Amino acid sequence: MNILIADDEIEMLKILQSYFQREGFTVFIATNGEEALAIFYQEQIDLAILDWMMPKIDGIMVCREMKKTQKIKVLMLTARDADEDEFQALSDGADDYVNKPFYPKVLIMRVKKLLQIESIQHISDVSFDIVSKRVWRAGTEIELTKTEFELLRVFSQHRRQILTRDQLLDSVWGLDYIGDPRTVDTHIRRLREKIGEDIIQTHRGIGYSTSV
Amino acid sequence: MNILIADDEIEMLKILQSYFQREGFTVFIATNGEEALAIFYQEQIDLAILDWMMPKIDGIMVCREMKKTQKIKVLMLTARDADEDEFQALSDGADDYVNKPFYPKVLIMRVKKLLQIESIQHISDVSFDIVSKRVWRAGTEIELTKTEFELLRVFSQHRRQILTRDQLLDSVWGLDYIGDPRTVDTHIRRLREKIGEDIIQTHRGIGYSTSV
DNA sequence: ATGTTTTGTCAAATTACTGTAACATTACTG
DNA sequence: CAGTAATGTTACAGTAATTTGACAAAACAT
Repeated sequence: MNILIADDEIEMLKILQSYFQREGFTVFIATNGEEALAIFYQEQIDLAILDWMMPKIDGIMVCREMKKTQKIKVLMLTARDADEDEFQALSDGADDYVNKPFYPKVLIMRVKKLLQIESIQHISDVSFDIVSKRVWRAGTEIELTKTEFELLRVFSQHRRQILTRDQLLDSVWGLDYIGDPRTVDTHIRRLREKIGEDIIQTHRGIGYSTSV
Repeated sequence: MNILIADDEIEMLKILQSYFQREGFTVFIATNGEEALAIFYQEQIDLAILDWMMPKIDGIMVCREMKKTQKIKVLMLTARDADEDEFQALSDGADDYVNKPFYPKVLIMRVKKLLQIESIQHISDVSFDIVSKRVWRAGTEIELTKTEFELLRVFSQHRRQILTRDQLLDSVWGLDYIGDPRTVDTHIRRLREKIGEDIIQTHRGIGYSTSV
């Protein structure tokens, strides 16, 4: 999981970075809003921790910009006495906020909580955990192969969107993969067999989609 | 989805083209405003990315012209320091703008966002999503075949305009298609059966149109 | 190395879609 | 109001796309 921390106090940054790294996160840091956005655009960030007060572009603006372009979790750091701002921060799309000063442990817990929401996904009666890569159907665990899991993941990430065979090849097999697009059919079939026939819909001449 | 990119820097065009093609868009490119308009009139463009500064006809003019005649999304590319122009660009009908220089990824995300907003169209009690290719009638989803969907799309794009069978053959079946124009009738029939009889009107001796 | 699982490809079987033609119906014309 | 022209409707055969099953190669684990 990639997280981005933006704060103008270098000391704070360093401390948080080492804390989060110890927890297995990949950490990017920025000392102002502009830098934060630059990193955000270049990397695949799952969650951003943004300080409210930052030089150049402040936390709200950065948050707004991030939310505008991509699915990302944002956790705001606010000054202790900023009560009405809290509401604003949330209403502007921040997913959670933590008052300064805070215990790093608390922050880590909050972050984990936010990311956990994302880690288990549900499609109809099928659930799967992106982190542990386990899959359940109607409560009982089932086994998917690597490709089947990836397929399911991609479908889940684009619910109800029709994905062409080529799109699926690109995102599951990789952009550089060269092979028969019909291979996708076979894997869809195998996946359907395991998770149920109704979850993945065929759209003749176009591709496949989830039905929910 | 067809998008048109207009910019006077060929290098930039090529790069953007390949980026967008990889995302599944059909990309048309133009190196000046005149060319952009020519393509716009010939093709069915869903979104145009226009550079602010272009030879012959500039981005604003092109945007104004496009918005005048057809439903299309416009995204402007502006120079970094052009602040007051930003407002102008928006007030003149551009749907979004991105400052140069930018990350291709940002542009792609913005484009996708723009198209998503407009991607759902409504004709009477029928709604359809151009991106996900799903169709609803009075709220419940219905299934259209590829040709039926294309027909609906063309009608929706030319509301209340009478389209001859030949025009429909051209835009749905392709310019090079050779076949009985009465084939259109059959498909209209099938489409009417699914979306309701009243949406497509017959104009004896001329063709068909939407009633709304 | 050996057995097992996974994977990609192919081809037959199946299914859905399409275009045409033939007939029915409707609207227009004089 | 009959005749004509255009459109509506239906059925069907041909076609196109997908599903399915089988197989061999590759990857993996033991």
